[in-house]
Amino acid sequence: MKRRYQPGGVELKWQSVWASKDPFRSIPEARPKFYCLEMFPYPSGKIHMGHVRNYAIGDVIARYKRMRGYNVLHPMGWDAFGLPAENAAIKEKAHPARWTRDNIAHMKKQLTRLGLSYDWSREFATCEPAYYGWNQWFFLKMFEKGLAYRKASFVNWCPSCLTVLANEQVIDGRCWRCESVVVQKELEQWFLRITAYEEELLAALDGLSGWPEKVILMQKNWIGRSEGLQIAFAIEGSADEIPVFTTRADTLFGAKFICLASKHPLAERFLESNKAGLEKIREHYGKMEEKHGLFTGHYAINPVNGEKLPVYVANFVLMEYGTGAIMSVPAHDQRDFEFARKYDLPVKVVIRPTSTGVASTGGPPEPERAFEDDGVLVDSGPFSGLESRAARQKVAEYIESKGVGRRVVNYRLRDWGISRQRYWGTPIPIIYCERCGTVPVPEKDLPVVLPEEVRFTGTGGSPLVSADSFVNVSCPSCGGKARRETDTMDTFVDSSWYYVRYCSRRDEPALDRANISYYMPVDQYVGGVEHAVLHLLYSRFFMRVIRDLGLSSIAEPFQRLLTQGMVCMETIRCPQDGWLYPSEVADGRCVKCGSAIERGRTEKMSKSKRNIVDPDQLVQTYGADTARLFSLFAAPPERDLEWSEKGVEGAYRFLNRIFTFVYDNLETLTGAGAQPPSAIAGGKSACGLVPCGLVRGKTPPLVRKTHQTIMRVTRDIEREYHFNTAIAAMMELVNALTAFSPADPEDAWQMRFATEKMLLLLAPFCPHIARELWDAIGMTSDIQLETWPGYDEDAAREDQIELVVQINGKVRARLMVPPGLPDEDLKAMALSEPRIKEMLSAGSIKKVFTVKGKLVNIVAQ
RNA sequence: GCGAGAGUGGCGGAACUGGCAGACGCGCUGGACUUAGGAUCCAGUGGGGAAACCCGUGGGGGUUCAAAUCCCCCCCCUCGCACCA
Repeated sequence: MKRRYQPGGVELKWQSVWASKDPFRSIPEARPKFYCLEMFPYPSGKIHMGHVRNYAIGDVIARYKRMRGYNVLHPMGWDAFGLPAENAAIKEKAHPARWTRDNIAHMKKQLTRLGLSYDWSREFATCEPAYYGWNQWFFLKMFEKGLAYRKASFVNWCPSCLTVLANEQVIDGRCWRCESVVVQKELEQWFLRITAYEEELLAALDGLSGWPEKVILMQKNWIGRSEGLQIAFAIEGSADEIPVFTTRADTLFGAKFICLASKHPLAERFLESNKAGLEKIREHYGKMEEKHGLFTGHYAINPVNGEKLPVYVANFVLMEYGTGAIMSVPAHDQRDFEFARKYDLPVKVVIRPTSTGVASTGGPPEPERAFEDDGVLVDSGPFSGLESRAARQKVAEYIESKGVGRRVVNYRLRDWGISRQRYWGTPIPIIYCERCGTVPVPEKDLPVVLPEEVRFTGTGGSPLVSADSFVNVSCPSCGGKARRETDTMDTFVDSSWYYVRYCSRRDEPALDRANISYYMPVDQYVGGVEHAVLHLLYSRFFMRVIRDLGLSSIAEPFQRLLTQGMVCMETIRCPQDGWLYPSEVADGRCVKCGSAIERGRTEKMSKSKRNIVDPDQLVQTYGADTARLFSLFAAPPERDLEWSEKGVEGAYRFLNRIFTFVYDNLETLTGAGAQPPSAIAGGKSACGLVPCGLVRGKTPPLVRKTHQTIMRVTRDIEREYHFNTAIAAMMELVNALTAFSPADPEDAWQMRFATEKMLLLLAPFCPHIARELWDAIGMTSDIQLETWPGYDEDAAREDQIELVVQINGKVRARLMVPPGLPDEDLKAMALSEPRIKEMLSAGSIKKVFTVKGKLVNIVAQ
């Protein structure tokens, strides 16, 4: 009876074996380690195709490295704190803890069903006190070192949800949840002093050779270092000064006015009599629109020429950057130019383009926009004639010598505000005492456990505020009446050090120095590019804090980073019913109303566009091996992947062909002839089971193809994890294998040889079917504990190569020649080829090029 | 606006340091087996042409014996940042 490939049965069988034997557990040992990590998921309820892709990529790497002999650490867990759990509590009346626990249970089942090789002994959820207690511990340590502090600051506040929103939760100035207009509100907030490491975080980026250039660049821009000059402008008739920051000291003679941020302390003072006017400017603060300004009635003095400059308050000047005040040079800064135009302020040209000869003639033309490039200084007193770059130096020296300023370095990076007015997060371990003030919770009292018995109203902000037994405490230092901090931490704190927690098993103490030094850094991190800045920058910051606490000697947590592309799919719309799920289409028509459907563009899979594939259904229909295979085959990992049902069927067909091939040829594969001929057996070789030596003076073609395939697959994986081409190579081998029929019963061993190698190569990609067929051909070992096959370059070499003969760069003939012939011979063979001779008979040969013994180009005429 | 990446058959994608463009898969065409085929197997498949050949990697120019690949200009798409002084 013919056996059919039924992935469900095969996969469940081996998954239960893996579940009982736990073969993916890692413990520190003498072997070199390899720490492979994928970004842990938020337990939202179900996994999506993005997870499937992410975890399939990571799993192939983990399994491959295991076969290469590494002690692989491949853990998984749950990024379990966050707002959706709280929303569910309000909407569905399920407690966030229960909602999260249920989701984790379900998603863990889904991951297991994909056959992912995790070490579950290290699993944790960040919402467990045993985990988040360490968030609190880190906070206390940072508090001690002055790296955690409290200050008032402006935050995004949703007046309807009554909570702070992270910047990324504000979309076009509105709340992502309820679409209310977000307002700026001043609140006392806890901050982590990431800026203490800004210089190091920036400098170390250049050493991250295993990271995508794109991510490094995004972090550089985010840190935003810029060198410049801080200049103090005196105020006429006042002892006050206005320090400004500029990167364009060369334009100082062109300064025509000064602008203060609307929140600048001097703005407040200068406009005491016109609070309404100031308030108007503040309403437009930081908004990308028309510029608004208000004259303060005061003048500043330009230190280089004594010129009187009116002082304005302007909406476009940010308090958070530099000094909160700028010198405005309308001729050479587009923003200042627009402002000057609107308020009829003078524009003075002090920089002329170097390249144009126009500069010398006539008076200054009235410019239409600011000239922002470097050039040559004009009308700049002693600095006239200097080139911008040199002028910046000279002006800086002059300003410093006069004692009215100094060179400074400015950063865009701000300290990390971690306070959230939410329930489902890590309580900040701080107590406010009426007598002692701000008191940290003593380490021995950690963790400060989040109380479960709270009321979710959906309107009153954090339920912690009204949890009396949580809030009312006695002061740890004086024992008096005190209140607990009710804000919780940003959930990015949780994910900033989870990779360190994995270094110790669940039942071991966290932050074990020996475990950390054995496993860290993460050798390969895999995740979405959406975390390019926040999560990855916070983690780099935390790792440095961990280092400075003496827990580790390394600073960079992630040696190599792979940012996988998005999973995309075609969108389908019905003119009547809007976006349609793929299942709502039959014969190009909407199943609801029968209208012809419209095919839209291919976009990232999303529920709202309904262009999604359910992983459960996919696995149900085709099996996990097919789901993994297609995810890896359709595109290289860093690129976007276009999902296609037809493509999935192709992957399924491939596995079917392998399956039927093995069972159809079981007798040949396991019979007496499957043993390698004794004449060639016995020696040692790169490919292990069978020596790669010659058979009757030749390498049999199938054996050669096998060696070539091992070589290609190995190189494709090693070189940037190009799984798509690795899989293509395996498909070629399978094609050769199914086309092979042993002419002689003695040749059966070749089939056996190729089959074994093929299964070993397939094992990291499709572990279930590989294991099943390994078993079927009589192997008793566990394929995933086998060694990755080696190859022999000599055995992989073709014994005939195709020599391409070109005339003037165009292919005119191909001939088969033995490899390794000297160029002279190749040239002679090419020239004596009848076809070539004939074509050359009319003209004369100018030159002949030979390339790597495989191509001859004859330049003629 | 600034920065980064991409543009290759009907489609997803290959092509290591410049050296045969289109591997592999999907789709399509023809055939075989079949009561049947949306299963499986075999063959073909960039475009034009009967053929010799010609044309082809977003468009235009250039370097070179030779360009998808290197240089210049332009177009388009995707992503990131966006009044950062």
